Amino acid sequence: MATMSDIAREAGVSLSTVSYALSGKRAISSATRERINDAITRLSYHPHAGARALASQRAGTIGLAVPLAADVDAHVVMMFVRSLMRAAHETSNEILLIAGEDHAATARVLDEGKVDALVVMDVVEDDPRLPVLAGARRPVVLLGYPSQAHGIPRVDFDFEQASSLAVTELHRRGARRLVMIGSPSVTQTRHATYADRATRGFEQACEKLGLRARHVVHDHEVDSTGQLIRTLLAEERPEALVIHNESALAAIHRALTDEGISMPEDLQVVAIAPQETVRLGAVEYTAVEIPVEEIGRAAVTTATALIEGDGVVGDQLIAPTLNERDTTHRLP
Amino acid sequence: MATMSDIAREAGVSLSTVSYALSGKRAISSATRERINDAITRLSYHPHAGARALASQRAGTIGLAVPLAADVDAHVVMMFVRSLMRAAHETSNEILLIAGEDHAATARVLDEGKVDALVVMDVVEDDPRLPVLAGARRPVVLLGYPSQAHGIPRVDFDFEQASSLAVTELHRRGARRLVMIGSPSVTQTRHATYADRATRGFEQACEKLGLRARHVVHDHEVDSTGQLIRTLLAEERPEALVIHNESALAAIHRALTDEGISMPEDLQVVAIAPQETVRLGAVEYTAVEIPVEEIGRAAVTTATALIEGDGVVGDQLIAPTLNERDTTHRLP
DNA sequence: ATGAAAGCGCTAACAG
DNA sequence: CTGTTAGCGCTTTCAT
Repeated sequence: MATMSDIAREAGVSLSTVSYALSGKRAISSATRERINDAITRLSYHPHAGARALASQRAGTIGLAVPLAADVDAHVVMMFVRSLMRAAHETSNEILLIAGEDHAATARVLDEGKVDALVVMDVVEDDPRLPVLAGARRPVVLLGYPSQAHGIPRVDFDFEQASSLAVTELHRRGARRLVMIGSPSVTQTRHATYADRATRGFEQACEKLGLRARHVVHDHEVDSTGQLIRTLLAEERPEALVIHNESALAAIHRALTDEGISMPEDLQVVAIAPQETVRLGAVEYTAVEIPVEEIGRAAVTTATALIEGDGVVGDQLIAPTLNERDTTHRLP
Repeated sequence: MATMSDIAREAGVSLSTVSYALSGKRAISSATRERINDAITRLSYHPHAGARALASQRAGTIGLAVPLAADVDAHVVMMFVRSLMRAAHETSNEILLIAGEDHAATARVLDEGKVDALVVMDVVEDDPRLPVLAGARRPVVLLGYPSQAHGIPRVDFDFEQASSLAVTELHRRGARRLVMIGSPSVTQTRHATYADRATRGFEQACEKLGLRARHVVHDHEVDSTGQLIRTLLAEERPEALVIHNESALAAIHRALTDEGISMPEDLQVVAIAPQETVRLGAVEYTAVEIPVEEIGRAAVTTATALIEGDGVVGDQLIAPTLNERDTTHRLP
């Protein structure tokens, strides 16, 4: 395997010149640059990642603690992974996967400098990882918004405002009896910050508007969605639904169709979900769309800023917007 | 940050003694070992991954080229990622994610020694990556079974035998009119090796048994599953279904239920899918189960064997077995 | 615009 | 059972 000094010799220049030519950290005459590039091609040289990491104290890698638990929708996780990869790629970083559940491994990759920074997905309230990660020698970014972050920067979609917005907008469209179908019960029990915050936003908005806040949990893998919908329709007679449960969306859609419900006439519905998941067959749900791409990018940007040592980096709560589609009344 | 020589000084031993104590590559008296461990704790020492990688020429990382395309079921991908992480963990390796679509980045991490080996998911026939990867200086393992592998070791579930087995077993149970519902059309068009091989196994087994091989492609995101099932039932009057399409399984199940089909009386069904995906509500499908955990483990085992330089490693086709559940007749 | 040289923190001979 | 030492391949001061 060709090394940098092989290139230096082949190009008839010094080692450091090659290094600088590659990093672009100082001016190189186009003549030498060309000879170096030729040599690189001829010897098919590739810089050694380990050597670079040692000398520069940069791994060129960002760790991502991904949730592997079954209650987290795999599709949504993959969307985040994809967005983080894209963002990392743009700053020529790679993503090192870490099992979110493996607390020890998570701390280790940081301590050993195997990653320059760590992004933690699926943070829960009082997450046991946080106190440890707060003391790490390398930057950590939370993809989530726990109320107690131990000084670790948080990046997230504003789920509280999101469901609050859904309520307000449904109210403006005449709906008075609202029901929210939230995350699976395990997710709620773990107190995933997005679940907690979405629920809170719903309840607070309802209260402010003097509405009764009816919040149901639905495990569509276990429970019959049809049954849930029938019961709900019969007992609550809701005028609107707020759905924050990607993995149940399709099943709910199906159940509503089966019941002969037409939207928005019989029922208005707002989904809180990534854009890619809100079109079901012919209908596109009105949604407060989770901007996965933007969130991922923000997390990576925060991480790289921290890596570069750009001082203190604040929290980032991405504001929600409502996208009116087929399942709500048009406002004049 | 404490380094190894800090530990050596603190423990009053030489640098190499610390190194050997940590690697376990030579005997250390328990007295010294203890002093070293104390020092490590006291200074909270962590070996530097980059330095180790440079000196040992081992990154301690396995690359995984994951498919990010939308037609690949995210849930199944996550299952594979999880299984590879687990297997890698057992050999104290981490997983570096690479966008399967990013051909250049895939080659680069290998060339730069950022990973010790690469596992490629979602291989297609005549995969353009293979000629390049075949010439890489580090081992590559295919999670897939293209007919032309360019000398790269292949590891996969035997999808050909799997659907063939499904046919044979359905035939033994009296079914004569069979229909196979295969992967989404994009997957077929790309010629993902698992799709191609599953289809071929179905067709060959049918031919051997003198059955008409009816194979349909179904994009449940786009097409109406209900419509497909109704048409199928009306036109083909199948006695059995072979389903190889994880993302459509739930919708198909629902459609069958809606049509009032009872299994196995009206229709026998065999799914080719991971075990976790074949229970839908109260019914558990008879299935040729894709042993995700085993496949992932085999891939990592092959990769580590190659990393260790354990000579030539052969292909590995994992044999299918049928798990009789609720949707086929019991054989005497 | 280019060189020389000193590390980065570890591994693994080689030498007892 | 322990120590000495020479790198691994790069980055980055200093010099010029």
